[in-house]
Amino acid sequence: MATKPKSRTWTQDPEAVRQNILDVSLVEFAERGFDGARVNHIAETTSTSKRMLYYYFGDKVGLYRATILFAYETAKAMDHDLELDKLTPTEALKQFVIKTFKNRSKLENFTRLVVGENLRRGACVQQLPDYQDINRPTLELIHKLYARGVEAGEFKTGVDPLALLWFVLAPATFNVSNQHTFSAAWGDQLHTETGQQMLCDMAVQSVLSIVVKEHGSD
Amino acid sequence: MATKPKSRTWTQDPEAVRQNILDVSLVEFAERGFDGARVNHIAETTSTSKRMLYYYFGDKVGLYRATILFAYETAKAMDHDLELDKLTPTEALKQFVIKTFKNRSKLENFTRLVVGENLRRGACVQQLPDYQDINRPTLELIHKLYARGVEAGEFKTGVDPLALLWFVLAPATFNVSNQHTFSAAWGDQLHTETGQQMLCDMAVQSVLSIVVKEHGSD
DNA sequence: CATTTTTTGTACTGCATGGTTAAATTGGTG
DNA sequence: CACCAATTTAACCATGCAGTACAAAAAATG
Repeated sequence: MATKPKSRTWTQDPEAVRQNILDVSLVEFAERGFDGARVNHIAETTSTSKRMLYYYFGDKVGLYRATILFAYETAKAMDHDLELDKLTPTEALKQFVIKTFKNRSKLENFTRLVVGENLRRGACVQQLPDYQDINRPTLELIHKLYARGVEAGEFKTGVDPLALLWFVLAPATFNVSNQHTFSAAWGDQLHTETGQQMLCDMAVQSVLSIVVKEHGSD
Repeated sequence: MATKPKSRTWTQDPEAVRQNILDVSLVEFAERGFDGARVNHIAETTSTSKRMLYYYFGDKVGLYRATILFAYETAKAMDHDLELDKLTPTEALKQFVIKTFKNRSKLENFTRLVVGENLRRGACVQQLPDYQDINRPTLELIHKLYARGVEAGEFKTGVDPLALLWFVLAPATFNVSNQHTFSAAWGDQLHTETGQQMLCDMAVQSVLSIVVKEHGSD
């Protein structure tokens, strides 16, 4: 509403300016995708000027790249905010599925950004040298969890942990990425509070059925 | 390669021209999304001229709308190309999961188009008056299948068929919509031939575990 | 206080894009 | 075959966009 006074005097705070730009960019790129996003619109929405976007990020692609990195950092931090070691493997996996499912929804902007990046065939992330590093902790989490489950005799042997992770991410992502066409086609019952609860429960069940021994007897 | 002669004389064939435009548009919109798609590029790729796109479809949005309808028609036809009534409910569901999983991959353009439309929050499909009609057969298919399974004593009662459909579509869609970031993050083992086979099998298992009685004992 | 870095502001550019104008050609109909 | 509506061509236009030029001033650095 209130456009900042834009006084002729200011305090220097490069980090805050950078962060402000990234916050705004995340919304814009998530909302409209790379091609739909407008540098002008981002600039107007920030508390700084267009000139500064280019000063800090070079060009639109550079800004997009930085935005993706920023989005991943926050998302991964949230996903791993769990103390799984204190739980039995089965319970830990269950909690991880629930957390992931809810986080994709809570971090809708992140999810949309990632899906949009896939539409670009990963053109950006493929060139990020530390993209694999960012994602490694997630892989380690699932590996460790699976190994623990096998050792405890709770999990089947011979399951690919990466595939397991895939089946955790699939429903969590689809829930956001396809909600609009799904609702438009068949109604939005599944995107009410109770509907989401049901889907989340079912997601847990479907993942556990893949890896937990004698599942179905509960 | 060979750009058409574009002679100063031509034969009239409106239907073929329309279809040619739609074929090209599907590729362009699927590849670059609505905002990334270029009307000029579509025009150059067709065997007709830019003026004709506007002649037949009005504007870019009109062309996009027609492309979505066209894509859905072909996709739904493929999805339902099964004779499920001849199979037991469990086997029928299994075949439906497999078919859907493979079709989303085979019809990559369709899948990308749908995901892209979701990024636009379904702006287009929400205004298509016959969008629900197009999707109704799929809902009926799953309803019928589920009812048959309950009646035959193979399926649990109290499962929401719409949620069941959701869990069929989720892995099939995610498999295409997120393949690039997933591969870039953790390797492309799951997108090899054997990897895809494994995911498809697991998708079947996860869906059956939701609805089939005493599943896990096989 | 000199130097460098950060910030502001405005106006500008070159190009690509969605969309249009106006005229020509075709093919069917009386 | 003359006419007219449907179809097609080629050149054109206005706008919006990413990115730049230029000028200058406040803040940090030392």
